[in-house]
Amino acid sequence: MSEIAKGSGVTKSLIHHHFGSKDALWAEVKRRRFSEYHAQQMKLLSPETLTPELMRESMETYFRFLLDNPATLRMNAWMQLEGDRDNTESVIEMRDEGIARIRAAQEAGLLRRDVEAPFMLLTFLGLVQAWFMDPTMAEQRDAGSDHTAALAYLDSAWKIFAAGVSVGPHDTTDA
Amino acid sequence: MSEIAKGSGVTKSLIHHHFGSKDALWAEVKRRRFSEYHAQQMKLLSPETLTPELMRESMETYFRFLLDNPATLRMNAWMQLEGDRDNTESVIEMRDEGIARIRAAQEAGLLRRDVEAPFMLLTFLGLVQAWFMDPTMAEQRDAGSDHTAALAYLDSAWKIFAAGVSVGPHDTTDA
DNA sequence: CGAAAGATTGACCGGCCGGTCAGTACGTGG
DNA sequence: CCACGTACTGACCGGCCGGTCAATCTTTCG
Repeated sequence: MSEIAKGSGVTKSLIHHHFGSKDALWAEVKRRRFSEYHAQQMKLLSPETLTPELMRESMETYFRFLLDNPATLRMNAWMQLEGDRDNTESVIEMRDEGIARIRAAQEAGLLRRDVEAPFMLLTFLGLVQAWFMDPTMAEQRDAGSDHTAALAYLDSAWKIFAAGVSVGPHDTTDA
Repeated sequence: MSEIAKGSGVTKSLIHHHFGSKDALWAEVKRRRFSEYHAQQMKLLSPETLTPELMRESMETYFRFLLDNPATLRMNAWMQLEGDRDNTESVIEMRDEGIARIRAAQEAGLLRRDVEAPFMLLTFLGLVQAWFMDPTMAEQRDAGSDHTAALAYLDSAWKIFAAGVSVGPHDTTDA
């Protein structure tokens, strides 16, 4: 608190006066950050037909958002560690939207049908987030704006995802 | 500290006497947990030839380890949030081992060559960890030992990964 | 202008928390 | 048995941290 106050050039008391309590301040920060995140995600999932090109674009948009908003990334990780249930509705809304889009693409024959849509969504998210979970990348991530390595990873992740979810001669029995 | 003491049935002073400080206790916890993790990972990467069956088995072993050791999972997430650099050497060792195995498989023609090995490792890890990052799964994850949904996810993730990294008619130029 | 409402401050408080310390119980070797 | 090292305890401390409060400065508006 004192630190935040000093950093903001105001007094602790003022912060308290304005927000009520530390928890309330924290909740407000979460609310704001999360609404950005939510908006960006829902924009990704605008109701166009999900073509491979759009999926690639979605992946890149999401990836770049995380690159550009490390604080949001941190906050989400933190909230999950703490078991924070605020914003749960928004999370579910985003999730359901993504699942619906994937299902539609499956029915249109654009994505393999032998993987359940919720799981496919998880793999999509996991592939993007994988970059940010690698501890060995932490330094170069935090430092500066050179995202060449990151974008090279994104390219690889997309290649694997695209090949992984395409309909094709999979030896698994289809649903 | 008081809580840990009460939980362990000893006094705060004894803990301090034994470990020196709170940080030292924490470091010890990290050391022990991490060594389990490290051992399990290195066992995964024993120097057998990396066949698809072995990769599937590796994925499942890793996945089950995370299922069975949620505390380790939490600790890793925490350490990354805090930027904790302890155990960095071990992380790098595990990473390099995995990369070497993937490279060998690429050279043996078992994995596509147009994705760099470090990135392929990240996708592998990301796909497994994706399950544990989904906030909507948190409740059922924490509760009880019913892992059927988890194993169903694993199956899906493997399908996508297997199809994604296999050599085949990819339209991308190969390296 | 002048009063009411709001912004902003500094001084202060009480509890928590990591840590210290003097002292006690206990086991073990001479 | 005794001396000594070691496990172990309870009481206490000092700083931090979230929070309160009375007082002052600023703005707004009748």
